[in-house]
Formats: sequence, structure tokens, C-alpha cells
Amino acid sequence: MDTATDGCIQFTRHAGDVLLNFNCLRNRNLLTDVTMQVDRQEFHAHKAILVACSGLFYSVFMNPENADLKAIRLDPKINPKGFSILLDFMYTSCLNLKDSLVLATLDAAIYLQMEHVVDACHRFIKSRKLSLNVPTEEVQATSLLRATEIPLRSHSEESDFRSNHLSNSHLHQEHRGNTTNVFRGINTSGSYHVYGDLPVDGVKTEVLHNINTLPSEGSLSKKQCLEEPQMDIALSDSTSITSYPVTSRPGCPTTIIQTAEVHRSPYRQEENNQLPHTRCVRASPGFSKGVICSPQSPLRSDCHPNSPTESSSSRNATMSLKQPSDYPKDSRARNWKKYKFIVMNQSHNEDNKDSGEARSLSPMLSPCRSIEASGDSEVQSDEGSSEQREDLLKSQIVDSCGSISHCRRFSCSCDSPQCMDIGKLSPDLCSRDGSTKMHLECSSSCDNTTYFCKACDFKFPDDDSLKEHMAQVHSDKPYKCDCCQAAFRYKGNLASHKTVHTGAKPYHCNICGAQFNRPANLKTHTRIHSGEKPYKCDTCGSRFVQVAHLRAHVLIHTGEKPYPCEICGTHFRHLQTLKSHMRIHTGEKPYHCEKCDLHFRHKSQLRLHLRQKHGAVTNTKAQYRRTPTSMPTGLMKC
DNA sequence: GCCTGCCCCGATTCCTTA
DNA sequence: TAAGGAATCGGGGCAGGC
Repeated sequence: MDTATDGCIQFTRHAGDVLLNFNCLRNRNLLTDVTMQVDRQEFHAHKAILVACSGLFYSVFMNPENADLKAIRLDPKINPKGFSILLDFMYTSCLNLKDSLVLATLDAAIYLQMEHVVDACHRFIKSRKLSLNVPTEEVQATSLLRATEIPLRSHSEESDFRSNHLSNSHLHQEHRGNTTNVFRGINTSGSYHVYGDLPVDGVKTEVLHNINTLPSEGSLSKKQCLEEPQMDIALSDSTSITSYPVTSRPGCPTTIIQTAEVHRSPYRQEENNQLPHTRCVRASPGFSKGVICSPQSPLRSDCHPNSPTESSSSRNATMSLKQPSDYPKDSRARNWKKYKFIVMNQSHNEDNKDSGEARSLSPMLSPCRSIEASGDSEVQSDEGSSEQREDLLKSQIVDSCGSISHCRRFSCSCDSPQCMDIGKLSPDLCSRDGSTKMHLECSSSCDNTTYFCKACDFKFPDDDSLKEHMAQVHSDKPYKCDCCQAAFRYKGNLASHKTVHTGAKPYHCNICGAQFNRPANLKTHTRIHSGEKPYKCDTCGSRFVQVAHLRAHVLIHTGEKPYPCEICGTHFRHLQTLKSHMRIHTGEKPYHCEKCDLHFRHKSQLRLHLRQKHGAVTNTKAQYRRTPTSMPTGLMKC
């Protein structure tokens, strides 16, 4: 967490995690809702991400007429590799620029109206001392000149243009050079960067912007307007085609002109059509672009996202694509990995084999399949260690352990190639049913009608018999209490357990006389007297006797409140706070003053009441210990 | 014996309401 | 503004897992 102001808690990791999640979904072609063809390559993506990152896609997909658009073809002049870099950037926040592809990337970025990427490409080019054919200042001057010459088009005119585009070809000419859609919806704090007409080596500058749908049969038909700076959009049913003027691209006979209102989508301009058309054109020193700003430029409003902006650190960082393995590996990250594994993991085999199957299969509904497939899947390659994998596996089992059948498959240690790998991890994972170390049914390669103990090879007719055998002969918890039959895996736990049924507390504090049933607890206790606080908060320097206290403390800095109230949705940082809060919903007031027959929901309330009304000195726990009942019928002592 | 999670306590602060 | 309610957070102890 970076800030916590006025109750707004910002989780800095959240956005990254969400994006990472989206990228995983994209890589597995899950929930992608649009297919883009660039040249001969197809890319799957989520419209939401595209809209959030690209002004061009914003213009396309925010059009209600394109609500069902599922496949589009981009300008074939766009380099697929450059587009791929941009698509990766959308999903990773990392722009992987290469000398050999930077121009292609720049071209694609301009085409997609990703201004900050264009900016980054320019800096990259400058840093690598790559030269452009035309001095940028010259380009800028040309752009600015055009900008001042191009009249503004009202929203209604644009609407008319769009609606009549197909039938009124002259409007194409009218729009020639008018890039009213350029950077629409992209705003960077009220200023606009104009990347005008930079002839790029290796990129043909002929204006040809096509976005066509992919015909359902898979063969691509292309609609082209060779002269007009426009893109064509054909809906998938090929019955409705809408065209838009598009952004200027290298070589386009147009440049960019923007006013205050063009921050917005053309489909929202009616909300803001009273906004005065103010325009300020000025040169941007030291860079090959013009800056057109509007003093009344609204902030990015409505639902339109900000154009992805580099972080300050990224500007100084090496431009390299950050891999998932680079993400933090702290405990919280491990939790995230568990989630990611459970929810999203599917083997790349599935990806490779049949994407349709991957779509149809829900990982959550097929935990066994997910786990089995994980042997060579993302978790292993991406997350790496077997420890992490085991953690994930454990969490999977814990989550699904309500059904033993889930656990059986994970516990299977047969030689089947499908489950052999998992079988190595299975022991001890499922102690609830005592079925670990059993050779149980697994997927198709095993005989799921036979139950036999792998430890002694005894066969049993059913699962219950096998479990009974395991409990009696091969129990994972061989240490049993003579009094209550409680079983423990470790001898020490049994010993501790016995001290609790006997009540024996043989370990005494030499200072205060406190008694404990374990030396470890006594050791922790002695820190109170010694003042030893070995656990330090790295953020504020506070020190704690117990690490658990430190963990609870750091939540203050991270802003995390992991305990939500399922009734009202309020989140709390501490479980105890949630429990106290729940009394509001249950009506429970367990703290009772017998003298005045008042009930209190919180102990501190009773304590304060006792002090103020009865003059009680309540400095011992026994005086106001909570009643065991949950309803306000407690027997609190005043 | 250590680690860890959980439970609970108690002082304090913050918020709401009359 | 005072009173009451609610939330915060440091702290101590217990007990299972390893």
C-alpha cells in the first residue's frame, strides 16, 4: 500500500495482479473475446484490455454497433511482430523494444494510438541513435501547420459521417486529412502529444487502414479504402459495416488536431458537446512532436482509461520484458500463486491440443485434471520450485477436500504417467480421511474398482475397509492419547496434548511464576521480562515479541484488511475486530453489568461503564471475562 | 524446540448521535 | 460537546504441525 487517505486504501499490487491474471487468461485463450489478424497472424485478446490501452480500439469497441465484434483485421501493413510487442505491453506493462523492431513497434503504436508507447519508442530510438529519414522538427512543423488548418468537426457531423460513410463516398474526401478520431479518448493530463507523420524506415507510408472482421468461415475478406485515412470495420455477420476516420500514420496526409472534446469517445460526445472548442498549439521543445493542449481539457472522465503511462522507474530501467518469474516471491505472492494455480492452471498441452477444449473446461470444475496437468505446466516452468508446487497442491486439496474423490487422485502413487508425478507429492497431503499412502483410483489408466494398501499390498473391497485398515495399521498419526484416543503424528504433540487433559504446567517463570505446559511457551513468555523483541517491522521499526504480532502489525502498512464481514461487506484488519463487529448483526451483547442490568457489545464498553458508574477497578481479566453464551445473558461481574 | 495460527485481552482512538 | 458505540492495535497465551 502506498497511501491510505480518507479511507481510500490503495493496494499497489492489485493492478499488477489483475493484469497478470489477464495475461494468463490471454495466454490460455480464456475469456478472450476478440481475434485480431495482423498480416497473416492472429492474436487473441480481451476487448477490455485493448480498449484500456489503445485509442484505436477504444474507438472501435466502444461503438455500440460493434458490440458483437469478435474478429477484426488490422492494417496488413502493420508488422505483426510490432503489434505483438504492443499486445504484450498491454498485458504486462513492459515494453520489450528491440533495435530490429522498434520502428515496427512505433508504427504499430501510432496506428493503435498508444501515445506513451510512441513516446517510449522515440526515446528508445534516440537512445540507440537510430535515425529517421526526416528530421523530427520538420515533421513537427508540418504537423502543426496542418493542425492549424484543419477545421473542427462537430459531433453531429461525425455521426453523420459514420452513418453515411458507405453511401456517401464524398464524405471520405471531406474527411481526408481530418483525423478527428485520433487519440480520441486518450488524454494525458490535458496535453496531447502529436506524433505526426514520421516517415519510418521499412514501413510503407501509404495510407491503408483496414480493420475487417474475420469471416466466420475463416477466410478473410478485406475491405480497403486505398485513399482514405480510414479503417473499415465489418461485423462478423458481414451485414453491417461501419467505417471511421482513423489516426494519422506515418505518411498519412493528415495530422492531428484535437480540442477539448476530442478526449472523449465519439460515442460520448453528446455528454460534453457544450464544451468550448479551445485549442492551443505550441511546439514542444526538444522532441519531435507537437503538443496540442487544451486549457479546459477534462480529466480522463467517464469510463475511458488513461493511456498507459510509464512509471518513473521504468524510464530509467532497462527496457526488457518482465517475466512472471520476476514477480515477488514473498508469502503473499505465494498465496497469489496458489490462487493463480488453482483458478487458472491448465497445462499447455491443453493449449496446444485444443483450445476449444480449454475453453470448455473449467479448472475449478476439474481440479484433478488441473493438478495432473501441472506436472509440466506453468507452475513448474513459471513458478519453479517443487515447494511452491506442493503448496499449491495442498491448497487445492484443502479447498476441495470435502470430496474425498478429489484427494484420491492426488494421492495416487501408481506408475501411471498421468499421476506418477503427483503421487510423489501426495503423502501427508490429505490427513482428513487417513487415505494417504494409499494406492487409490486415479484416471483412466488405473483400475478404480480395486482398493489396496500400497504399504502392504493388501486389497480391500471398498474404500471404507481400506481406510479402516490404514487407520489401524498404517496410520499417519500413530501417537494416540490413552484418555481420549486423540491421534497425533508426532510424539511431542502427544506429550503436549497430555499436559492439557492433565492440566499440568510444569514450566514456571522464575520471575512472575507464570506456569506453562510447554517450554516454548515459557520461552516466549520470558521475553516479556527480558524485553526481547526479536521481530522488527521494516517499515516503522516497531518491534514485537511474537512474529504473529508483527504480521498483524504490517497490515497497517500494507493496508490489507483480510477479514470481510459477509453481511455488510466491511473489511477488518484483525479477526477479532470482525468478530466483535459481527455482534452488531447478531445483536449479541455478551458483556453484562449485573448492578444495572446493562449489556454491552464490547468489553471496553463494560469496563468503562464499570469505572464510570460503579467506580470499579477492572484491571484483572477475571473481573469481566466474557460469558460463554453468545446471547446477552452473560454473568459479568462488576 | 521452533514455527505458526489462533484466541482473547485491554488500552486507546475514532466515529456517530443527541 | 459529551456520551456511547465501534474500531484499532499492541500484547499474552495456547496448541497443532514439523
